[in-house]
Amino acid sequence: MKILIIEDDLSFQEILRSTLEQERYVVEVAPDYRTGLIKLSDYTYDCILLDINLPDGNGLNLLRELKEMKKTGSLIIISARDSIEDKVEGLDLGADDYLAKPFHLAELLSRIKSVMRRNNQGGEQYVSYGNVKVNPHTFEVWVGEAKVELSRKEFDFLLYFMQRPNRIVSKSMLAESIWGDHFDDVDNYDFIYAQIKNLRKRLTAWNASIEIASVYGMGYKLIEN
Amino acid sequence: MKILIIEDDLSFQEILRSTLEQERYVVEVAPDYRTGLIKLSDYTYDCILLDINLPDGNGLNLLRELKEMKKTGSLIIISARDSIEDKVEGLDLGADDYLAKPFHLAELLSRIKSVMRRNNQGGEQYVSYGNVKVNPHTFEVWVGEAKVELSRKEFDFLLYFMQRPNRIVSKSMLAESIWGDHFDDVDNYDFIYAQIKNLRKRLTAWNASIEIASVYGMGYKLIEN
DNA sequence: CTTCGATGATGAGGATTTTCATGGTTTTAG
DNA sequence: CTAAAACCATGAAAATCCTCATCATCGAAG
Repeated sequence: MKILIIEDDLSFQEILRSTLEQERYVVEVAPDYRTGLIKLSDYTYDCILLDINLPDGNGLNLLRELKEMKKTGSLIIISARDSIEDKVEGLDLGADDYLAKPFHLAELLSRIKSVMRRNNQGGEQYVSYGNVKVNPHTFEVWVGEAKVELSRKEFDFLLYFMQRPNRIVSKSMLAESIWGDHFDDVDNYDFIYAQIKNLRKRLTAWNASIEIASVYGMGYKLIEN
Repeated sequence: MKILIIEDDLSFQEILRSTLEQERYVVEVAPDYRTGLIKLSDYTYDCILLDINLPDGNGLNLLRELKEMKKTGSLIIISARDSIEDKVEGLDLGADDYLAKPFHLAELLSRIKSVMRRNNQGGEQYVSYGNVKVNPHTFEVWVGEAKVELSRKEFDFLLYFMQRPNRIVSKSMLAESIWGDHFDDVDNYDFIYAQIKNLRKRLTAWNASIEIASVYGMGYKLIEN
């Protein structure tokens, strides 16, 4: 699940980010209107946390633009002012929920979950890149129209890459995310090499339009070819 | 890691609990002084979150008693009043940190981590039950004086049980905790049966003084024999 | 341009994890 | 008390995962 935080208070942004990442969300941040809009046109997010008061414009405008772009995904408004007008206007413009600062982080987490649950009704959520499509809930994978099979760890790897297309993913990030706490600075990445090898074999066998490129000394990157 | 929350505001207690559980801590709660004291004499916790204002006594007294009991583990004071006197007195009495309400949950989480890290210096932390001792960080296990070997999943199971001695553990809890998100209401518990079987074989081979008892229709329970 | 150290890839083998088929227990209903 | 159903245990086979040894590739220094 991928979440975009649009929030100009950097320390608060950081608190949100670390909390959400601990919840295993994939998080990106934008400090202002402009950056937020760019990210939104480039990527698709499962949920957007939008602060109304931005340095370079009112968040409600961004909401209007989003509507025109016909982007899917949930949106929760975060606002310092608990004004009824803002709330009503925001919800009218298509926001899914409204949260006034200050709030408990647990409250935010439960709102995120409920909003995403609500929006998921009747339409499954997928992660797509190239001709590959992944359903994070059912662990199904399609290449083009054909459903394909892979093992659990292979799925974990693939999903992790699919959620970060075109970005460099370090081996320690992979290890951390796939093996979780069971991983304290190991100096041996053999099992990552092994999994990457297997996943690459799958991708070519499937005729997928994506591949895992090595970035020497840095890690790997999922690219379209 | 096991945490005890002593806090009378039940809704706040609940927020803390869910947050900490999402962080994979094992959480127990006590709504007042008396209950807290009972739990503390029965079990050992890695960290205690103590509210100063309790309905049946001042939390600082509990701190004094704890000191006499020579209990290990970290303690963080939570207080509605941000008074310097309380803070100084609390820290004098051996508290490891002091947090004034309201606070961000992310703040609490980082305090917990830093406090536990600090207290862990020079003395490893173990989970013990019967003649079995487990180090959650290094994944080492001892039975009596002898170090023993087991596989990763067996370790996961053992640790999960060791953190909840004498409590019934359901199969869905086990599945959830060991396989994480990769687990949506599966109707097949064969792999749990298999792991339990292997772990039991280990325990008897080691001459451990503990065993995994079945609780028909409920799950399993780690008991001393 | 060559060499060397560091980094990454690969096939094979062994260990672990999961599934499957079967049989034994416990509970409940009759 | 008996039978049926749900629940649990177990050995063996299959699938997956991780390690090891070896080889290939990359980048920096000379």
